Amino acid sequence: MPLPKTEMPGRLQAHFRERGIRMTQQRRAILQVMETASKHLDAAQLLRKAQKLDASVDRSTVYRTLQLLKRHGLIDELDLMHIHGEGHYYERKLNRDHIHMACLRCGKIMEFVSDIFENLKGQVAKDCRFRIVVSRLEIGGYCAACSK
Amino acid sequence: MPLPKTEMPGRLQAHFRERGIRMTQQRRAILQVMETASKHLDAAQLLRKAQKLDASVDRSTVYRTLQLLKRHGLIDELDLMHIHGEGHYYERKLNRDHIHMACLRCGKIMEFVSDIFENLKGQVAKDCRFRIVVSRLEIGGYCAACSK
DNA sequence: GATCCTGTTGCAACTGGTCGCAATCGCCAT
DNA sequence: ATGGCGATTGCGACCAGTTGCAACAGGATC
Repeated sequence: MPLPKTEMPGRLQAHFRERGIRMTQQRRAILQVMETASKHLDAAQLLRKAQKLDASVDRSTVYRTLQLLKRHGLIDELDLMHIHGEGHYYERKLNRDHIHMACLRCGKIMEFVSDIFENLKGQVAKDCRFRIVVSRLEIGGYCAACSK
Repeated sequence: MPLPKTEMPGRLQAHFRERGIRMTQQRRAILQVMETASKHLDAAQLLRKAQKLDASVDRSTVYRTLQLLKRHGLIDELDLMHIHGEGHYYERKLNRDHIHMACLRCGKIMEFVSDIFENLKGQVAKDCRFRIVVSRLEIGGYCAACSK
């Protein structure tokens, strides 16, 4: 009996195979890093980690693979309100969309899941007749500790 | 009897003066462009328009002024789901936050105001004890015309 | 296993955005 | 109106992300 697919390690690779996307050494390295990483990797970190698995991985391959993953809805892209400059961060898309909150003072990132968010998306889809593929809600402000 | 301040032309300049932020020739040019522009300017367009008013305006001054405006909550920064590359777009903050929807096929940008969005922010603020300064909800998908 | 075709890669050149520094300019006090 | 000081600017060098192109490698077919 197979494990549930949604959280199986190697899920990204499997996804590629199912959809007939060519698997290469470089992609294998990059996907492996994405799958085992804790959250919120930026592109430079991803490159460094992937190069440890396959030294030939190039910067542009990382970016191209990230775009591929984005297009297939397998990862989300965040900028965390640009607290740390212009860079972007990536995380595997999980079952449920979540909101990211970034504290403008201490830089802490928090996540939050809300039914109201789901309702809101439903309203947008219905009222605007818009078929939603990806959504991103980021909030900047002050966390409980910092707003004293 | 003065006009209501919130939508008076020159409002950004006035805001600077009130807060004691130094006003320079370059900033005057940039603010004037922001105030008279239609929405969703990117940094390069802003630079070109500002240079028509003051040829000495430099790229980095534009970026620094944008950061200043962001910090003071006078403009919002968007990336419109990166439909057109990495660039960012800026618009004056209006009275009411609005959602941006970007069609992944035709590139059209739509805006939407929702009470549910306000409720959602209220929930985040209350449940997470988070003091919200700025928020951004961007949705990518297919508009009514393109999803046929 | 060899061949072929197409998708993918590395590279180098480019655009978009940031930063440190010396020179300059607003603005306040006089 | 002048002087002085700190904030702001332009510049050049840098980091982040993209693109065009020639070489290369999956993987389907024989």
